[in-house]
Amino acid sequence: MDMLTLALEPESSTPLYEQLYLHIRQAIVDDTLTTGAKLPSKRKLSDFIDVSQTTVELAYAQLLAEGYIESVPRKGFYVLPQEELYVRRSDNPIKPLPQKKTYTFDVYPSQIDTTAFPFERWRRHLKQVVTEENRDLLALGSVQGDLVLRQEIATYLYHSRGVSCSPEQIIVGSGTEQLLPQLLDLLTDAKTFGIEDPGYPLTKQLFEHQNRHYVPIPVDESGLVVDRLETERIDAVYVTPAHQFPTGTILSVSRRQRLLNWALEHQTYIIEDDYDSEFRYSGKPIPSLQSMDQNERVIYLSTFSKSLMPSLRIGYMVLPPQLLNRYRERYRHFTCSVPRFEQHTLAEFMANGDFEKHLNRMRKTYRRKLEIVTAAFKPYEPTVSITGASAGLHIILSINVPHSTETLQHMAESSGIRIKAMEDYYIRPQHLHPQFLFGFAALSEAVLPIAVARLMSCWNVTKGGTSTD
Amino acid sequence: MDMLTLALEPESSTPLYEQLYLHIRQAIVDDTLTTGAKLPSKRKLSDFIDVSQTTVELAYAQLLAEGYIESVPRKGFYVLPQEELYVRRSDNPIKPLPQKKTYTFDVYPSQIDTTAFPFERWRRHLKQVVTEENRDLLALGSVQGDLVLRQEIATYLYHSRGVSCSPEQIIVGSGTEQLLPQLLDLLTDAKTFGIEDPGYPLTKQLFEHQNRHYVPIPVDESGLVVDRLETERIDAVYVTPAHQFPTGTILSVSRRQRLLNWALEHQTYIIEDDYDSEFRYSGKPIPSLQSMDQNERVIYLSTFSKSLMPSLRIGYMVLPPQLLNRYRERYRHFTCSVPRFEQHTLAEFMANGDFEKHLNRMRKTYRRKLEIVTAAFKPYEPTVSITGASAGLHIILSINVPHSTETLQHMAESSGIRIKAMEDYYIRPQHLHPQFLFGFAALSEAVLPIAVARLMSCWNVTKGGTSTD
DNA sequence: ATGGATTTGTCCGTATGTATG
DNA sequence: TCATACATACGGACAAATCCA
Repeated sequence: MDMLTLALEPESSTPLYEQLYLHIRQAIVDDTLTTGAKLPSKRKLSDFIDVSQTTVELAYAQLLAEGYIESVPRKGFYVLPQEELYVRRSDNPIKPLPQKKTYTFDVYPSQIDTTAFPFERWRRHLKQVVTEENRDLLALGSVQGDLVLRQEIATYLYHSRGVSCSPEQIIVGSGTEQLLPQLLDLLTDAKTFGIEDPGYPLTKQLFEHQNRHYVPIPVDESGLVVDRLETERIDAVYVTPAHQFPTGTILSVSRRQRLLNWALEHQTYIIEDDYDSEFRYSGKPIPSLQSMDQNERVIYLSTFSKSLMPSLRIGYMVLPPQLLNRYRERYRHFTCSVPRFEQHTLAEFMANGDFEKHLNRMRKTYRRKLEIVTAAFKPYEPTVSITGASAGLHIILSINVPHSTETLQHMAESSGIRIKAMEDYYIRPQHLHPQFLFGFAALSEAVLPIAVARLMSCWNVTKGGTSTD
Repeated sequence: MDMLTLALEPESSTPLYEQLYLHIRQAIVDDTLTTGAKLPSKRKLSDFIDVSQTTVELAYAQLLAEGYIESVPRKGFYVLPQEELYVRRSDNPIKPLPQKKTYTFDVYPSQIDTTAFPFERWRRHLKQVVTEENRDLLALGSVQGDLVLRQEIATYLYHSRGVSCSPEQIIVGSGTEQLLPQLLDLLTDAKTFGIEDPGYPLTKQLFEHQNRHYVPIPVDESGLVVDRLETERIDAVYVTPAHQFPTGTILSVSRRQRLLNWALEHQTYIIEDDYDSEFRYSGKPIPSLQSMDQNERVIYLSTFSKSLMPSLRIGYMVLPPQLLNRYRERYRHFTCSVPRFEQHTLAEFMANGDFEKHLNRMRKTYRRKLEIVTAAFKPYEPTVSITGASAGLHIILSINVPHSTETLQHMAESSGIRIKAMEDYYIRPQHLHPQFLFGFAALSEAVLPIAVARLMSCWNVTKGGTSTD
């Protein structure tokens, strides 16, 4: 080892031992110090370069830990064989993300009204939860989610959705995206799933990601066409009975009865996604399918994305006993993916009645917005007609003009309106007259009529109900 | 319709229209009102039972919405066909969960010291994040996690782990459990994965849950036996180079070089799980494998479970460009599973230097605990010998007594000590002398010597290094 | 066959008690 | 405390369907 090249800088901010370590490492990598070479003894080296023995010791220890040298006790340190590191320039460029257009009016569904969120109350509960006394919450909690939250969810479900279950049947997770794959994993016997067509696009994608076979089942004005389950030899089915997405239809009672009987007969399961049942504006809420089931065939699934905020990432599912047992066997060593601080904050929020209050307030808000929107579209009837206006956060516009859906969408886009066509939700392409989803949740009461007017004018729809071209 | 039976209670807390709805519904379900039967007109019924037209109207509207009746405009309401609901008593009992034993001393690894968590600072950042001005945070953010957090992680990784990456290469998620399956999904070409044996049990389970084929690769004192990757025809490999779990070995430099060359040659990927690299108590931190790689072959994976708290559920991975492009294609329409409030709180926590401070404090704490533990075990040498004491939150005890691992574990359990045996981490069963993991993070400095003494006495190990039986 | 009376669902304005802020 | 808004309930106006002289 050419110790003459070892010029250490005592004034440098990098410690001496590290400088020494780096020097020797470089020499080894360079092959200046070859395999089997003996390093100078601590004493010799420390004398020679005028540093303490400890400095050398630390440097050698680091080289030893990282595997550059080996130590033969009472003999010395020896350089270990090195491998040449090959480099092949393979510059894979990162493809830039598509530029996000900015729109003047965004009426996509899935958005919510964020202006009324009770930050003050949420902060208060957070503050109460994130304290020294709750330091247990730093450790891992139950796989299914913490009991306090599951209890709150159970009583909420019972009172507002007629779902009767014990807290131990509830699994808390980061939304449908995380829960549905887990659930599919439990439904091992089901080879072919039925899903609604049109339906929520993510559902389809989750089935594909899990490599599970699915068949699109049509939806009509009474909801899912249940008879198809028999003809298509479906093993298990995914439905949104209370408010079908995106059509907004309610699964009729006779369909429900047939569906439940079908599940009983085939001893299989119905996945009920109750994603936005909180918001119904006329009459009592539509009962959940789970509440009509006496045979433990329904898995109830929902989230807080619409009722609180999409970014909270808290959802839950209610498993029938048989599936629960299977879940516990299979996921025993897993962890609930929702932060415990969030879980307890939400539990407090619900226990205090804040959740109920917030739901009532939001129902009011959305009802008013819905009224504004329907009133704003009224003058354009019958060129434009509205359906699905009794629940949810969007309505369906049926447009009677001599343009294709695609053309209308482009016209809207170039007028700064982001709007989703009904066609896009179909798995099997359909030829229908143009329909669009108009999500009214995110826009303010003042903006909504302007957005409607802009949409109508860009489509050349005039009041009185005739198109000008 | 036998309207005589319609006795409504005006004083009841359930509104009149709901009572009426329930009555009629019952009659339909009972088959008292059969399919096709015409309901009395609004006026007639309201006259007869002496309620307003609106009351009847509301009741009919609800029945209509739920699909019990249909409306023929200007003609009347007619009962729709009903299906009999079959019930088959299938009482699947919920299996009770195994009672959790309570232990006086819990020295499982995976626990952390919770006494020093800076609740005050965390609360402050939370309070700053959860405000009306940040109401955008209620809506969904980027799939990969919010940019502010990814930027903080990128600079942290660069300074503390030598990992060089841009924020856009980072994917934030709810820990390894959620990220690894996503990653496996991207590594479609890899048919056979190599994983460390012994290793983290969850890794194995995640591969099994994803139905991916894996081969256990042995670990020796230099870490993963890289040569086996060739002989076992491995396509991609999962490693913990900086501090192998559970053995605590460091992947030696020559092994790293060979590993990187192997990946380059086969154009495949190395998954580097850097799960607890923050805690190293002698010398500089062990460099990350990613920092040595110049060929975009390493996926860096880590979490905040050890450094902050396990219940936070925030982890991240750094994808090489090619995989990032694939990820963006495939997960475009998905959502980051970490709540945005948490993401921004953590980002603030890091930006303020609080994270760095906390890490330094915890390193000091754990180092002191480690010293206490090694000192406490010292008198029992050589019956008990310690390895892996330069990093991490646990050490390895090698026990030289004439008892089996199983016996020793039972002895510990009946003395109120929860301890994990090394054997349990092996995929391929091994016959070795008894080894145990002693996690020292959760116990206090005062309790640690007591726990050690209790463990030694229950195993009949006496000071001076001989076993009494 | 026909026209007017009747019945029907639909739509709307309003009163009252209660919950909300 | 008080004003507001909403659920519930009431009764009537309207137009379409039906019925019958």
